[in-house]
Amino acid sequence: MTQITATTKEAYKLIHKGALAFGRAERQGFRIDVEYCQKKKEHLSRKIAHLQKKLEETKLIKTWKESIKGQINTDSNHQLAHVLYNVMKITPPKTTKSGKGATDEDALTQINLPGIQLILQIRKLRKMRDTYLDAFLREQTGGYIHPFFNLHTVRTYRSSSDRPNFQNIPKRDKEAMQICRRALFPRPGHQLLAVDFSGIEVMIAACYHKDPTMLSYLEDPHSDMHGDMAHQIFVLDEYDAEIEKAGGLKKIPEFKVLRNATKNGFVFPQFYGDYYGNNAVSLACEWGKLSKGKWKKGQGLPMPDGHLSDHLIKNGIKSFDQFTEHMKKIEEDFWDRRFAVYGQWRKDWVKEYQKKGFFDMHTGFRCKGVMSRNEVCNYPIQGAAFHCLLWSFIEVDRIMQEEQWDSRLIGQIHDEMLLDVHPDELEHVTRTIQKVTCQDLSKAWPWIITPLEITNSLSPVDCSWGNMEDIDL
DNA sequence: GGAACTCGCCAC
DNA sequence: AAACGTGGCGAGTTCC
Repeated sequence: MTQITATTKEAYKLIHKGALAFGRAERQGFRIDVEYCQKKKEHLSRKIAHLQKKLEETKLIKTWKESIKGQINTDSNHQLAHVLYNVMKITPPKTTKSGKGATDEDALTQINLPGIQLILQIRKLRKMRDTYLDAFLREQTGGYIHPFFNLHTVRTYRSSSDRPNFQNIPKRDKEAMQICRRALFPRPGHQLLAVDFSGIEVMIAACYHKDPTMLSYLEDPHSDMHGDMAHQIFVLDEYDAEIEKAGGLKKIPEFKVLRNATKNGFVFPQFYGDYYGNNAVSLACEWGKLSKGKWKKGQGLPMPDGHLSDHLIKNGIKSFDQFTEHMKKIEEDFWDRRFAVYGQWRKDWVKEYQKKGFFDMHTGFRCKGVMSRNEVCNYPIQGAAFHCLLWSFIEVDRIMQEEQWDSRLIGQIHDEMLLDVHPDELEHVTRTIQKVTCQDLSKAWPWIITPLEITNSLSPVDCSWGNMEDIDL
């Protein structure tokens, strides 16, 4: 097991002060609409029962009943895998870690039998009801939940949260987000304010490797790393005039999708230690909507003048295998040329760890024990990035008490802090946090050589966490 | 009857 | 040579 220790007095203090600041947020709690949770739970239960009834009428369930002794359970993935892969003899689209046929969303979508969609819909609704609304009701007392924030559980010296977990409430799926976050409110007459660091892990990584190309990307607000990578991966040279005219890749909807795919299917996975093989599947199949075989014309995502397959074929990439080869070259170029200093840092950092048996974070924590290459490269970044939030949280908490704010810190999600603010204090609170996060922190920790930026989002007075809107200050 | 496991899925 | 980092948690299942 990896052991982590504070090697500096400052690191030791950070944890102690952090525990106290989190304790105050825990005691404060997050106001919850109990009646809404109960009503929504019943509503979801009715919906689930309805879908269950429809599921009962499918051929899949008929086969299921014939092949299972005793009571069938449509919530059992074990039984589902048996029916699909043993009885119906379908080839599993993918396997689980332990080598059995997978029944996750990705696998089931590829099978796409009548009834499969119903199972997936039921899963989503059950997740909302059982993992979130149920937990809120179970944990609430006096109309408030008091999520815990732990500083002693995570290998990288991040935090975790439980009872209930405040750090995994739905956000990306808009329907699930609304249903779950609609349960949580500021105190009467107050607003919710969320402040998060923009790209903090990339910023902190650069404080270790100091790659000049990366530093200029981070310092120049007009540069666009993901856009440049999308341009290279999808060979967009022929559109240069068009992109120039639009004022950037992001301004053309078709290319914005490719940029997003690049960011989430190549750049970030590469930073975490992924390789071109997985990237190729993610980019071509999941994002690009292309097949794993030879490509035909008119397939995949739309382009300004046709489809993705047309464009790639024209540029000599005619199949998934050729795209994989292409991605191999992109990866080499990424680490050996574009970010050569970053690439060398990773090699040196691992070598140094192998020699010493430990490494130190910028924030004064030492990690020792047996770790993989990816762990050795990721931990110091993930840990120190969270410590930026922790330091800021402690400082905001201190000022909040000293100035006797009515506003309160109520939680934190790794790179974001959440406050329940009085409207009259909003401007002062946001200014204070801006100063703490973007100025004071960098002064306190001179190893931070990248600009730190935050974004704010706000709910209207008396509106729920499902109503956050970005604000400029 | 509870501990420990697998699987799936939510967040950063 | 290998191949995505960190968590919590619910349900089902298996082990003791």
